[in-house]
Amino acid sequence: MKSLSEAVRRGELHTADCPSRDELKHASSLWGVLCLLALRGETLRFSELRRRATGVSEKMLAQTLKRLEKDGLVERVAHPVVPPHVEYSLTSLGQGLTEHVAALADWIEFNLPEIMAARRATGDLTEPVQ
Amino acid sequence: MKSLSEAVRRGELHTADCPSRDELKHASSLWGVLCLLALRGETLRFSELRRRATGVSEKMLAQTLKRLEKDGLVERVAHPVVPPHVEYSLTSLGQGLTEHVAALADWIEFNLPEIMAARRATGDLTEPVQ
DNA sequence: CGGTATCCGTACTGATACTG
DNA sequence: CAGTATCAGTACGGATACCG
Repeated sequence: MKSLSEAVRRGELHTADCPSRDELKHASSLWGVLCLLALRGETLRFSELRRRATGVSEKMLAQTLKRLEKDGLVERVAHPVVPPHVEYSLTSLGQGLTEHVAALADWIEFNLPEIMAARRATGDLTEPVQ
Repeated sequence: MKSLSEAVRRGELHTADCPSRDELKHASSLWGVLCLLALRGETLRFSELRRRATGVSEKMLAQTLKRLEKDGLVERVAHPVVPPHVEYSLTSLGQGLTEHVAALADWIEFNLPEIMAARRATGDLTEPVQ
């Protein structure tokens, strides 16, 4: 099987038979990434998750969790008690993905000084951030 | 310094002193990822890149490349010839990032069957993929 | 507590036209 | 060829309010 990067090279990422791209888009959404990282190694409730992925709105969090659950990356367990209690955790599939996401996130964190330096050197002369 | 995943766990990702998140957002934009993957191991011209990251509009591609260049991940070399000739390639910094992105992309590709199976089992009763 | 429904602004997209 | 500029349509994200 060819790799995704191979597929990119051949321009095969738009066809309907390549759902990798959808999944790539899902996995690379900011909130998706933040949820995965937050759930790494622990089980969290909705509100805890909301605190972890600071800045997420309830709507986006709910939507993101739904998609992650739908993709089999996150498991949702609702306890039918009077104050609702719902717990989210990574499935084994989600754990596998999260390892890669965490590696990427940590790379960014580690190399941030260099990135910031580059940004200062090349960029904002021409244009403000955007 | 602590890792990004650690930071997520402590809910420290919204403060101004944590630009990792911006960078994470950049790096995880679909077009950004596709550009990085396309440039992996080779130098491409604008139009080639456009063909690779199929579906991107000229506007978005230009915008994405600018950001990647500004962050020091992609190098832009313009040859001042009559039919303009511009080449894009990864910087060493960009190569480092792209390795991780590619690892993640390939993981997705490899595990896609399982993801699709999960999606069918849990999800699309409520909503079409979109 | 754990969401859903609604509104609204921004960002993205696609098409087209223009420049060097 | 490699963009930039502009416009109109759409989708996405955020804030608020409300429900079980």
